[in-house]
Amino acid sequence: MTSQQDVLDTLAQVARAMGNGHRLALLERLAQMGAPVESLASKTNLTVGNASQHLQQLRRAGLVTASRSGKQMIYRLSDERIVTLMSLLRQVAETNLAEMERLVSQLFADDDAGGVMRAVSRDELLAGLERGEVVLLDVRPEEEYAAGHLPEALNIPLASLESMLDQLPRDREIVAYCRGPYCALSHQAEMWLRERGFQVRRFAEGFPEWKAAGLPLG
Amino acid sequence: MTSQQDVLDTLAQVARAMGNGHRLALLERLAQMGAPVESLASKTNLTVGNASQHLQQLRRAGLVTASRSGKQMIYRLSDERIVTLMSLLRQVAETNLAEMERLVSQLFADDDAGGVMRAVSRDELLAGLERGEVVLLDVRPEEEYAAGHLPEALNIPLASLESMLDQLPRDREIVAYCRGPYCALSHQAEMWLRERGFQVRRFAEGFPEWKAAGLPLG
DNA sequence: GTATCATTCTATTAATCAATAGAATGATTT
DNA sequence: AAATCATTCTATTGATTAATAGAATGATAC
Repeated sequence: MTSQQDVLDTLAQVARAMGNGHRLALLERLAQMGAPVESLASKTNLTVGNASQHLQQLRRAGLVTASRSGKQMIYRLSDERIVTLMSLLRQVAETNLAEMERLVSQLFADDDAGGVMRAVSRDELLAGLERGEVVLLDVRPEEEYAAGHLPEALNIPLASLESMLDQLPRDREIVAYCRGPYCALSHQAEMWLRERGFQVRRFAEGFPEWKAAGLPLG
Repeated sequence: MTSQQDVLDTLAQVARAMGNGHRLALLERLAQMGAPVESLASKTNLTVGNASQHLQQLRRAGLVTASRSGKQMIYRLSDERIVTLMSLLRQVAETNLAEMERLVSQLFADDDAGGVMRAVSRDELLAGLERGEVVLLDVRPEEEYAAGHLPEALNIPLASLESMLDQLPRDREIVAYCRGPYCALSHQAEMWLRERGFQVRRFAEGFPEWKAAGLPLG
């Protein structure tokens, strides 16, 4: 006989799979693009064995799928909605946990006191793009850009910014984005470019959230 | 120095708070209405001490708030979005976990082979209400109905159905709802009423989801 | 077939979590 | 101020989880 509690216990398994910082980091990486274990492990500072174990927990919870390609095992998010789930978790945490607010403000604290700009919301960005007032700058590694990016976005990984400055307009606002709300890349890009006189702000979210919202890519 | 990983670890705490079936049951109860510990404990088959501990974990995670009223401590969901978070968790689990699908179909299996009807989706319900084709039936206890309900819904708790049959129309479709997708009340009401010749289906969600979606109450 | 590489499996250990019983606290009633 | 009631705290137990190291597997390359 199945009770409502059995169902809740199963739901709890899924929540528990998300209840570990390393696994959330893996999910965030996977939200950029599918990847093999070793790549995920190095990007999240886990040993390969440990990453493999965590990935299998995510798999048992139905959050990721694995498929073999040669001798590599490629893991992928099993559902776009998992990105939305993480966004909502973030919103709830930011609203209701003082600790969270503290950490986030610290994460984007301007050590060198450059002018901190409020991040651009999705709606603002959509409006700016609509009116052609905004140039999008994707500061993630080429590989991730290649796997999907916002429409018309220019890809200049952070390390290449210096050599590519002439690609960027000085008469339009630049909106930099990266992997998501807690990814530091776009924040660094914003500060670096601002010091050099560009009008630049960062997008409050990232590529995965844009994609999960069903907004146009390319 | 704060790293992205610190933020993810904090997010993981919130997910972990949801990673226990009893705590999800508490959250589901709280989604109906705020309540004191003893009431929550009895409704979820927990000892008072144990329920109190679980509630405090939820509180540390920012998911519930507590306020004293006389000698009782009233717990409440700290955020409407928590209901949405649980809905999304449910959707992800139902889509990606075979085990989940099995449990849910079993939960609503018709032991007595009455015609099983597909549950009414939110959009269908909205359309039916719009056209005045549907009568809403809230089969939750009076207390929960009093704390909030769908617009124009009739409240007949399951136990009172028999004595209140004459209140229900035979010429219009009745849509029964209760606490949420896994709550058995509306399903039982559907079967019982169908056997007596009423046109009746159950709403696929429940009061908390309706409210969290910002739809009109009353 | 042997070597190599990526990944998974298997113990093991330490850390964290869940449930219980009983004592302690805080607010109310007598 | 004593008694009562709802809740929380504390200590204890057993169960689950996380990380590690090393062996085992499965697919390719030589």
